[in-house]
Amino acid sequence: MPELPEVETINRGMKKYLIGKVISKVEVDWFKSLAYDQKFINKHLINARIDSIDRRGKVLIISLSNNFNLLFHLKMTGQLVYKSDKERFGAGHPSDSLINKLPDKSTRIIFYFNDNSKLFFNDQRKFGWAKILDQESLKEFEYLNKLGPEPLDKDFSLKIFKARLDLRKNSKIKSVLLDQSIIAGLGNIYTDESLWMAKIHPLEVINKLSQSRIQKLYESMLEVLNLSISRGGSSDRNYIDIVGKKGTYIDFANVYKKAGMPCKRCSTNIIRIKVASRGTHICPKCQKLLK
DNA sequence: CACTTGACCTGTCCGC
DNA sequence: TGCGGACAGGTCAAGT
Repeated sequence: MPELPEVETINRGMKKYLIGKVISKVEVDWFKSLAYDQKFINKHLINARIDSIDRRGKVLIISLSNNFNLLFHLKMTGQLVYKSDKERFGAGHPSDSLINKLPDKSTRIIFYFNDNSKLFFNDQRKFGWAKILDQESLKEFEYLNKLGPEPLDKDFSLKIFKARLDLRKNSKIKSVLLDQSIIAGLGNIYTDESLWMAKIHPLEVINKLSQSRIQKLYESMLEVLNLSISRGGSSDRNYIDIVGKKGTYIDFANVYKKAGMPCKRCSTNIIRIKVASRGTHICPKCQKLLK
């Protein structure tokens, strides 16, 4: 599931609800989601307080008072949902059916806090993971070390964007945008949306793109990511935020999952093709391969 | 080096 | 209704 805007939405929600909480118990229902023995988990998580929370690419990093860190990658179907015993959502609340039914059959880990609130890690497809890393292992953590820059950082200029793309100038643009080591955080939805907005075919080789096309892509990418964050992300299937709410960006999508619908610019029907073995949505008229 | 495929998993949807 | 296949927001390893 989650790409940058969804993970960022969860990051903000977790900051709001979880800072200062002390973990009192951890239950793991699927070993691979938190692949440590229970003794290790208890030793490093129980009585630890949540000091700060951050996002890097699609990963969430929770810093604990004991100098350990709890990391999450939600992959396709991961959810992190907070449930407080005090603030029950009443009937009719959009979150009601989701939250009050937890834990459910996709719950893989439950974190209990000392005020009786809980954090559920749900993951239908079991691809996601959580990790417990001390400061040293965090610094050496391959996944994070390989990540490219954050596209929404203030320092992430057009110049840097061009330099990142130049690292793979003989490759096709969509594969490169999906490569987390080039730029961190884009996934299938936001690459398709950004490329449509910039009128670039996903199979275009980077070398062939003009400077102005690349600038347009840079601006489109930032616009799409910022809009999505402001809408709480995309709930195409099962993405929900920390309190169980869906994101509404998908209502603004121009191509993603829009095959057969008219392009908003030229009315040509959007089509679905395969790129890097991912379903890819384009307007065949607006996004033509360059000669 | 660039690119594809299969693996990791569960669930839903569509056509027959 | 049942069954098989395609497909799903991500990443990694292995093969061409």
